[in-house]
Amino acid sequence: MSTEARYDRMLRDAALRVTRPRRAVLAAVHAHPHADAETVMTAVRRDVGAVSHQAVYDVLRALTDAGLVRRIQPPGSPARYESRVGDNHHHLVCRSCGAIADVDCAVGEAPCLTAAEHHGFEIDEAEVVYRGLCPRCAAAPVS
Amino acid sequence: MSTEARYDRMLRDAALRVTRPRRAVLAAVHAHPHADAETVMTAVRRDVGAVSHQAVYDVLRALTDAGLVRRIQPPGSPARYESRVGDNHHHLVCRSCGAIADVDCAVGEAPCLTAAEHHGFEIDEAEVVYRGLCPRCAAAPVS
DNA sequence: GGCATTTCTTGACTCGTTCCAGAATGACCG
DNA sequence: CGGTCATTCTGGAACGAGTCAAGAAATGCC
Repeated sequence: MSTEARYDRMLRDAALRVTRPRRAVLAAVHAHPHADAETVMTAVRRDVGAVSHQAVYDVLRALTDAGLVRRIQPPGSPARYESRVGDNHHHLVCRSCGAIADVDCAVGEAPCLTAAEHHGFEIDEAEVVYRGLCPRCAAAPVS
Repeated sequence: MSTEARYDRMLRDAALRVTRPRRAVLAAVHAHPHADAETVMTAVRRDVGAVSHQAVYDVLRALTDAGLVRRIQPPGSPARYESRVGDNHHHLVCRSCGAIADVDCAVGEAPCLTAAEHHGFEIDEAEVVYRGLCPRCAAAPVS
């Protein structure tokens, strides 16, 4: 099955209509892990030509709602999208360049940590963001 | 020592000039844990009258840089500020109303968790955000 | 092929935050 | 205490990221 057919299948299985922008956004998110909306937009336009920014936002939301895409919001960054869903993995974020890497969740499902004090909250997720310097920024002298 | 004198001391100890806006912002952040910039602005203006929004942003940044205030950026929320600094505590965030509560860090200093795979990153902090429903939203029927 | 619903287009708008030139002020020094 | 200098504040503009909304275009079903 071609990747295009695969994305079409994913869309249909999620009860979503199959449209060119949707195919293109799904492909872009798969091709560019942790891309922001602007990056997705650029990739989509390179792939299928003119697509409105509104359509890209709409499609990203529809795919996120359908569980085909995960939306993360690392501090200091615009929202980012990734195709790796359902395993509650965490992220490493570089303080300097913003690079993001995945970190497997030791538990594999949310919530994976227990708050010392839950203040009466019904906790259903624990998201961990590890911050530091990526190999490249750690090797470069601070300037 | 009055609270005002206490804030003046904190500012001087951090090598920051003592100005009315600065005193007021520091007081506002102490009085309103996890307040966003807008809330801080409102409190400051109620306290000392007209203060430009630029000044509030500038002061919040100066206080954060000086370590007197901590800036957090919970997903789906504007930046928030708190006076509780230095203990690497985490947060509980309500999915529904956005309420935030502190959670002590079991380790007390960063990084408090070890990533299963660090991808060559030099990790210096692990931030945990627990998400769920606060007692109030958990008790109210979804509508 | 027609129809109904959904999706996309186009442009405007909002929110939260930053930029910038110039005025005002705090702190230091004599 | 007054002068000076560097810093901070003011007022308005601007930006980035995302949302809103009316109408045109497209998908999928029958």
